[in-house]
Amino acid sequence: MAPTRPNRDAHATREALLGAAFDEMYKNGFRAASLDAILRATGVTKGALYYHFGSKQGLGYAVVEERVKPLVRERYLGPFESASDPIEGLKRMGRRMQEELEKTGVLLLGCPVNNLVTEMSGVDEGFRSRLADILDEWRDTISNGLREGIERGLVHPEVDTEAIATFYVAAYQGACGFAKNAHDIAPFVACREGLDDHLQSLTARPVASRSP
Amino acid sequence: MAPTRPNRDAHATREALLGAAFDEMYKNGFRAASLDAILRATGVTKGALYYHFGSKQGLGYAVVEERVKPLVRERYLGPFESASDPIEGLKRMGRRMQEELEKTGVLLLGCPVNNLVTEMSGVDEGFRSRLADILDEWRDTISNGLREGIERGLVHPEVDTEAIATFYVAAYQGACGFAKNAHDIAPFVACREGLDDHLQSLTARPVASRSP
DNA sequence: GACGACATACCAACCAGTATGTATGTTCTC
DNA sequence: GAGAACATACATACTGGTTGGTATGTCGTC
Repeated sequence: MAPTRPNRDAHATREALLGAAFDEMYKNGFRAASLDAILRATGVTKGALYYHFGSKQGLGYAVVEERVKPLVRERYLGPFESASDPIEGLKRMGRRMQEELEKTGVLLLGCPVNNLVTEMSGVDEGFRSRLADILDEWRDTISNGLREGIERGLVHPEVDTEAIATFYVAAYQGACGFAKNAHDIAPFVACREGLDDHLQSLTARPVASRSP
Repeated sequence: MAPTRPNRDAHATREALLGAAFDEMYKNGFRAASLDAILRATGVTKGALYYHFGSKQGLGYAVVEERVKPLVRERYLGPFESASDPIEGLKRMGRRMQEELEKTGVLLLGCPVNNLVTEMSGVDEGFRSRLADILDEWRDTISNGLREGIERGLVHPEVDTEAIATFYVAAYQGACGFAKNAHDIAPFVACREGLDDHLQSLTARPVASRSP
């Protein structure tokens, strides 16, 4: 009940609020997220919250920028980029996502990005643009990786890298949603395997060549 | 302001409430849906609403069962089943979905099923099971169509029909979400074309045969 | 006169937001 | 180096509005 944190560390207060707000928004979405719940979780008072973020919307935007975006970068874009070959990188990305979903509780909550996109991007332009940033970066990272793969002779030169990248991001988002609803990771695994299978058609050595 | 409907047609009252509730839930999600807004839209009073549905949750469940489920059946499952060949049926399903997204306003709102799945299936078992019904039926319809296609020599016999069906449903849901966020149908089209391309690998005449 | 189908009025809980107060830290002045 | 002046970082108490839900009353039909 009594706050154990030092009450005068502005940075720590801000970070604590961001953390609790992320949790609350992840569980309940933004609109159903309760500021009082966030304050209860942190032991911070309303005055401090409004001092740091100005409004609930401001807090939401900050969560997207400072928590969700780095999360995607570190968890998915990093591993993809550090792979030796983009096709291996995409497979690794899928496995990484599966690992995440296998953690207890995560399956029920789904993908934070997908959740916020679904809830907010139709009704709040600030959320939409910030989430679009994340999805665009995700897509561009894959697309650039594939283009580099073409240059290095690892990926078939006729591959439309941007279309494939869009396709992969969308498919994984959808797969998360499906698994979330099923309360079962099996649908995700089925999708991931389908995608991994599909990846073979992107390799430089064409299994079947289309007419030129 | 004054209700123009006849006030004594129970069935009509119920249907009007379901319609307005669907619209409100489609726009704002279930939790942010306001009963007062639904009442305002219909000219019905709170007493009538609670007489017919008992609770907001009851109204929500009824919307899923009596509006969302039939919508999916009529809009997507019907056309798929009436196609001469499951691969053609899947292509038609994708085009049908694209037509829908091209209607003004729909792109911003996204897919009603995906919206509710994302919002509710983690926090309300009643919603989850009802939405799972819809997604399962969707998947099974495609899976059965593919299996029949195998029997009729239209689809490659080694195709894992259920996995492919899951993959397709998930990918389309994800594509909707992506396009919704982008405020642009292009990502959906990219995904749809990727999926149509992928469909060629399911045909009975194998372009490349795997090792037996 | 009984029952189905509402209508009206009201309630407690919760919501985001704000006005105001206060303790702490820094900076400037002499 | 002491003390005033000021800004930072909160804390507390409150507000107006909205929420889902309910208790009770009433009208029309069989």
